Amino acid sequence: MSTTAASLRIGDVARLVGTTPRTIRYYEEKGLLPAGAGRAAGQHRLYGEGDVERLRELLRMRNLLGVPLEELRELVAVDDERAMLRSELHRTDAPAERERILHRLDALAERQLAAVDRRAGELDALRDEIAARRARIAELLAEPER
Amino acid sequence: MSTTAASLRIGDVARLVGTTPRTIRYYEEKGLLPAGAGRAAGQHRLYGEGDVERLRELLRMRNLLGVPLEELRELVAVDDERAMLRSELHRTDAPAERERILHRLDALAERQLAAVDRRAGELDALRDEIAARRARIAELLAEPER
DNA sequence: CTACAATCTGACGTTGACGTAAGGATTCAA
DNA sequence: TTGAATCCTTACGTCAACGTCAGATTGTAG
Repeated sequence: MSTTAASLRIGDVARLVGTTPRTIRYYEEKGLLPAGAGRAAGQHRLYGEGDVERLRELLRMRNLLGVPLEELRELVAVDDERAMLRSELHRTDAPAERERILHRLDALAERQLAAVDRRAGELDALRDEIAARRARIAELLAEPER
Repeated sequence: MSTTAASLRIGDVARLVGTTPRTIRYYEEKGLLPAGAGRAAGQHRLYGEGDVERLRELLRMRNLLGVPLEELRELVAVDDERAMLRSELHRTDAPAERERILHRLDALAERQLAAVDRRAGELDALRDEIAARRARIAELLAEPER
């Protein structure tokens, strides 16, 4: 049922996303990555393209938002619910049901957007302040007189 | 020579900026805040409005950029040089000197801008992605057919 | 002057996010 | 089947960024 075969090992994945095996195991331990359900203790972990994407998103958000992993987990929990709802959406044709799901999806996206948007706005403000300073300096350089 | 009298104590400052005395001492220890030059060991620290502003900027950048304090120190070192150059700028009328200083100021601002700008751009991209998802959901909600 | 809150300087404790090392098991190519 | 490379689990180590505690000291309202 997976889109891509799970044929990558932890070291490969680590190289692909630019991190270390230890970090991947740690994220699994903390519930940020699925625990690879059908895998007996001692066996090697196997990953697919989807897992790689997931991990990329995690690292990206960690870098951009700088939030603790705990908080990060909640954000991706939103993603998980999104995936669930989307597959649910594909299995139904009932219009009322579809609308209900879509509204829920929208609410989730809105929540995530709010978290990111606020940060982005603040950063933009900071950037603008610095840019304004540069502009003033450029002005002073342009007119050598008082 | 200070714009405002240094009459605030560490607890007051902490409340003003929303942090703790311990953090303020820690930042001083790490060279992010001046060590209050004329103060014998054991005496209470005293702060002015300028110090409060400085600390606010520090916390703001820490939150927005999520960089380690070490890196943060370099960023504010830029601010310090900026302050120095500005006062230098006020003390001279020699056009060549003024131009030299202004160019240096511009270089500093550019460096700071680069650091912030990249982050801001990435965050904007993330925000746009989420916003696009919302837009698609809205579309689906609008047209009940298909 | 006194009482009391706030601050001081060490120094040790804590938490998150991994790094590192040990001893053994798994994979896979040859 | 036999290595060599990689991986497994367990457990201790580390580093930044503070928290917390103790005992002494300082600032200030009454």
